[in-house]
Amino acid sequence: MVSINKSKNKPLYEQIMFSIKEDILHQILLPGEKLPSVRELSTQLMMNPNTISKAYKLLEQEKVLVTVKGKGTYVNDEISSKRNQIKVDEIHQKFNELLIEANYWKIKRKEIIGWVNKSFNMEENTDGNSES
Amino acid sequence: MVSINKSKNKPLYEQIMFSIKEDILHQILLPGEKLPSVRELSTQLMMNPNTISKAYKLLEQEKVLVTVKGKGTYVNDEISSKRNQIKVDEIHQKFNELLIEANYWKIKRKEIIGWVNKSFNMEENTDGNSES
Amino acid sequence: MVSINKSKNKPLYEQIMFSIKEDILHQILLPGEKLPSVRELSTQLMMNPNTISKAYKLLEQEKVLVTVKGKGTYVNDEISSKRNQIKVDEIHQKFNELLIEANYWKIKRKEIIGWVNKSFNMEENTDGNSES
Amino acid sequence: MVSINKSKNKPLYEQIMFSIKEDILHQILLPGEKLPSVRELSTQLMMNPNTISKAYKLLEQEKVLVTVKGKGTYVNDEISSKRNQIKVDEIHQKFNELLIEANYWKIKRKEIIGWVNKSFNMEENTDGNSES
DNA sequence: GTGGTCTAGACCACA
DNA sequence: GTGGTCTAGACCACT
Repeated sequence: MVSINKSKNKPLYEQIMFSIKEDILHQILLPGEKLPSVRELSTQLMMNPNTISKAYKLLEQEKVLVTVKGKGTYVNDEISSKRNQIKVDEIHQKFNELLIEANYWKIKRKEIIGWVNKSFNMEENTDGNSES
Repeated sequence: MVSINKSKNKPLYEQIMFSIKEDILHQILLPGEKLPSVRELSTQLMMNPNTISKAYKLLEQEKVLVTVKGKGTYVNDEISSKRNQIKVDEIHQKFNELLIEANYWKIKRKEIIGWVNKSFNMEENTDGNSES
Repeated sequence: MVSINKSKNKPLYEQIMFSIKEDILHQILLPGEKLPSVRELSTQLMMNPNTISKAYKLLEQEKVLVTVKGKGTYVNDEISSKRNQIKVDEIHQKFNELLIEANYWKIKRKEIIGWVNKSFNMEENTDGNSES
Repeated sequence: MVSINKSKNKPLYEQIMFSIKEDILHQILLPGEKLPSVRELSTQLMMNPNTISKAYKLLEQEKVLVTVKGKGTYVNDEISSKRNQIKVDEIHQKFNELLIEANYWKIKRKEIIGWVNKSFNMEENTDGNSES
């Protein structure tokens, strides 16, 4: 788990954060499960431990992970389903900017909705019907 | 036209690029129209000319603008409606990442589709029905 | 004659110079023939007269054109076939740089030789056999 | 490596770009190898860091280099052998213009083909015969 | 007056 | 220590 695509323009610590969230979403990482230690992951990914550490710390701030001193870092099993309005607003804003870009480059509404549906069908199968 | 919200975490030249694309989309800037000169815009936005220049040059690479040395910078009137697959792929990828984030934070599919529709109705409100 | 492709990265006066040479080569302009006046060409091409003037002046320096005061500018009919070693060296150097670029981008030798032959068959039909 | 002939009419950053490509072609720089840091090269070449930075960034856009923020700039080891049609077309066009110039100045086809062969033998002298 | 190039030097994010 | 961003200001080629 946690595979990183070097040489992207996104900072490594963000890629790690993203990858962990993805794993939680796909239930590769389960609530309460222990994550590899900073040292372990840093050697595995051939990265500076500080980079891993930063990712863990930020995920703690986002309440995605919890660290128990002297024991390790775990997936938070309490608040994972709580809606974080600050995050939602942040994402909303990014969405809007991306939508303007998409508009500029003549990407059709249907195409975008297709992406959205595809993503949601892959991630959560609560309601399988993909037509809006 | 071209107003910038300084003191955001995004680089200024990107904000300028975004703002120009927005203006073109909203037909505040028309194809073939001349943009303010680098110096002019730099004083207007209280920025260094180099920053404006960078934005213009990057937009030229994206085929959004055309610049004629010694004359000025213009909105490209040739390829503005051509689909740029590289850009589309780039946006698609960003979308997918954002969708996973959204999924993680329990944002509903309907909510996102609402954002998409709102954006598209705002931009191309010639026909109100959502068929593109 | 003399058609200019605006919005290229090459300066306009160079494009004019190039275009005139092309016309001479293709015998659209014949030795001794009179060129349009600076004013005439400037209105025809929608350009600043200074730009045309600069092109003419530089072509005079290269002995491609001759200007007779009060009469006009003409294609030089004397030295057009003389080899100008400075120019040849200049071109040779540009060729070498372009060849390294070509090499870098994995363009095959055969492809380049094809370009050369095509160009020479189009321009001069002294020896028609295009195989080396 | 990377030596620059200052005081040519070509911009410094282009000379740097050219020099790096040459070094890659001659295998002085190998795929995946780290380039000198912006500051290092800037002192070595007695130039401003920004100029080096510009060259590196443009080469990144051409997929020649890959830069990892906070780590350094590397020779791209992925796509270096892939044909970039845009670049090829660009070079083709420059070739054609140069060929017309050459034609005008009465440079013989054989002479040009000689240049081409010489360049290709110098670069890929694994097999001396001119079959690519 | 237009954009392009270059220098000098500051500050920041990232590793 | 790495590259990225931004400012300030100079000089140049082009129109």
